[in-house]
Amino acid sequence: MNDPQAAAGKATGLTFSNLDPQKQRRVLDESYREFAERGYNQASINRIVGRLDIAKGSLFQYFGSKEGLFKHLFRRAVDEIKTPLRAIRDADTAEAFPQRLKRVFAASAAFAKAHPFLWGIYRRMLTQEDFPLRATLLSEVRAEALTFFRELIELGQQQGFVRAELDPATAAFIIEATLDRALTAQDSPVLDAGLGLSSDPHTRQARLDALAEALCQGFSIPEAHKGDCNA
Amino acid sequence: MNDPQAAAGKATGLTFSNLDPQKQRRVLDESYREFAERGYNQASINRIVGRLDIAKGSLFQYFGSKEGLFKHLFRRAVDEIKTPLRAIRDADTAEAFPQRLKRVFAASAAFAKAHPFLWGIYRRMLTQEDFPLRATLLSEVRAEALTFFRELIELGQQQGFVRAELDPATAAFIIEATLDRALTAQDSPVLDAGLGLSSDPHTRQARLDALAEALCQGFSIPEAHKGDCNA
DNA sequence: CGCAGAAATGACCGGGTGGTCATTCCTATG
DNA sequence: CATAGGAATGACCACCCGGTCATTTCTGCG
Repeated sequence: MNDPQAAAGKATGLTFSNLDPQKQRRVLDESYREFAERGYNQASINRIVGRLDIAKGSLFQYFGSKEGLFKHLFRRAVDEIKTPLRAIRDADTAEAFPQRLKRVFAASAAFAKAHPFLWGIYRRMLTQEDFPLRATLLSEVRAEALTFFRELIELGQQQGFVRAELDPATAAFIIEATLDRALTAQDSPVLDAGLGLSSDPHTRQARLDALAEALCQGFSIPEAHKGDCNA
Repeated sequence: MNDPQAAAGKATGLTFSNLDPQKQRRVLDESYREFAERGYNQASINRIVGRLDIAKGSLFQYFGSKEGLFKHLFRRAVDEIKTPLRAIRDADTAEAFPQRLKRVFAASAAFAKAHPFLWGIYRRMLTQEDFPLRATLLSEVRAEALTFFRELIELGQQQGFVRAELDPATAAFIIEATLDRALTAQDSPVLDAGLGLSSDPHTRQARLDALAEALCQGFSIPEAHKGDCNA
């Protein structure tokens, strides 16, 4: 009769997937938006069902709880996103360090612009401790990002572009911090502080390039590759 | 009779300042802590008065509203903090660029550790749009920080330590981003990602130095000052 | 048509929130 | 001691929250 195990978990497990796919999308999109705009705690189930014009009970029948909804949403998003992100990462592996760095910067910025809700949730997760799955997900994502940048630096060192005495982990940290800040600034004028990252796409692109260039020149072996960074 | 203007504003204006200074401190400290730990929206007046063991009505008599309390708190904190921060900034102006950069990194980290509540609120403000005064305060603070780093770079260029073709604004952005990330990581293991910034003070200090060094070497004129950065 | 099972509904619940205010308490002064 | 005025109180308010569930509506099949 009573099954305490089932309290937080599957609920029905089927209802939602039986729905008209178009309705599924609408529900997912609207919930997404709410979490991205308000964060986990400030997000309101009432507001979501209000905008969707469905009964509150339905949402709970689909996902069991607020946390269930969020987890479903996020797991799905992460899966959907993994492929394109890996594509960015693994593109042009053979390319020289400076070009690759710039490309990664540009692609990341484009990605953040293209998936504002996912990016919004990620950004909120970074500084708002109360998200479900925060620890798990964040350490996964960040570890992957830092590993990627570290490998990029190491490859640059093998190619002879990057100074050999530079600690890859330290450099990766700096790159990641700069990129993250730049992406954050591009949709938040307050953080931009006059650099121009949040203005029109043209200037934004230029500023982003300048950042990648400055980093690249900073890490480069000066005598060997003068001027290679602004190719 | 009715004065809509007075709704959000001064309330009594005097009650709180008439209080026993010791009680004033207790009230301020506890409120501080609540906002720092939970952010503005999640902070609870009920919890504050509960911990202080005073009546809820009293808090509202002192500050008029939750927003009033927060504003009072923050204005006061900013004032209290300005002096020591300027001191860090203006110390050893004559010192060479690498040493100055390291010193600023170390001092900032120490400051964040020494004022965890203020630092917590600032960090939350960066990514949680719903704080009162957010726009005003944030742009003020960030502008000041970026200006400081820009001037530091420019001075470094005059001293001949920093490459002349480096754009000061871009470099300042990178420095600020790195420093901010490092300070954030030092009390949040999830963000550290194996670098060691959130472990014991010794390693933390070493990692922080490594970051400053890497930045410094990146910006330096290579031939002229080899090795100057790890003085 | 009848009917079964899935899906949808929204009134309702307990609890927490920021905020109010009539009342009581405290203390300093005449 | 009486009293005036500031300080303290906590019951109370309207509102919103996440969550429940008995009931109704829909839909497809025999």
